[in-house]
Amino acid sequence: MHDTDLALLIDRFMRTIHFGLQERAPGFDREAVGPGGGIVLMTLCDAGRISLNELTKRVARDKSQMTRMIRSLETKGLVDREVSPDDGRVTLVFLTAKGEGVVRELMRAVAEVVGEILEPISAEERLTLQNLLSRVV
Amino acid sequence: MHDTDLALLIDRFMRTIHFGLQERAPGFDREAVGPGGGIVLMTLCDAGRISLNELTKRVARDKSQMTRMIRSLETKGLVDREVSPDDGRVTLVFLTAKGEGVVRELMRAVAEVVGEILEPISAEERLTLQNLLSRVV
DNA sequence: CCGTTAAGTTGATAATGTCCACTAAATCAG
DNA sequence: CTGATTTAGTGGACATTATCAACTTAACGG
Repeated sequence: MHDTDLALLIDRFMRTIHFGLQERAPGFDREAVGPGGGIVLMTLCDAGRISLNELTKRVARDKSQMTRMIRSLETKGLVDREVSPDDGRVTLVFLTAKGEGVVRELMRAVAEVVGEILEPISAEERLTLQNLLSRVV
Repeated sequence: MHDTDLALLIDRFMRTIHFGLQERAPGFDREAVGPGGGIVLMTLCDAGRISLNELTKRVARDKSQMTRMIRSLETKGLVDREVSPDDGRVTLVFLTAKGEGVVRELMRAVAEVVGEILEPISAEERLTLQNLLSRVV
């Protein structure tokens, strides 16, 4: 097996999660948060209040795209933002109470789907997988 | 660490590969094969001559999208297709000689990028990672 | 045969990605 | 301090990809 196969496996894994969420968790779409928005919300849940720039790096997407995504989530009342007191250029982004509710539901759905996908491997192996992945990204 | 983090890790891994390819392998874009096309070509390289339907399942994408993707690759002379002699409904897709050349270059680039990304983990751990991923998808 | 299913195709539309130019705030050099 | 240079974020324009539904044709099963 080559390293190229790993790329295909990763892509396929991502798509499997995506499809699983679509059919099993339409509720996660209740606020019309697409897959991109979901990733942003979950990242914000992990990170707390961070700058838009840092958020952009974490999810590895384009800044301009992130601007639009945050604005979209903001108009839905899921996130809020404020100018940093330390640096007038940076805007800090964070979840609203409503956003936290949505992200809780979303994470439950994601955990359920990922749990099913991971069924063929043991709990110990899941930890190994997470450990390996967290070290490479 | 929750299962949801795994989803974020997978997404991030995918994006990292994507960015790595963009800056390090503009040659893979020589034939204007986008990321989607690259995945299709590599899958075809692995699978040989398969039906469009099977290809669609392997890369976990929509059939209509796959129709357009294959047509795009066909006009670039990278793949070819023929109606199955066994079943008049299925069309078999396969790489042309030119397509094989492109896919070889592409796979070298992907292997290089993935190799760099996997640098923080050992060779043995890479095998473990591939093994785990191949069992879940 | 005739109804049904499966494989592909097409169209319309939404969502994301990409690239480039631009503004405003901070930083740095002199 | 002042002007040049970076940095964070925004906006526009456009390409790629995704999604969903309607349709055609071929196979299959009674």
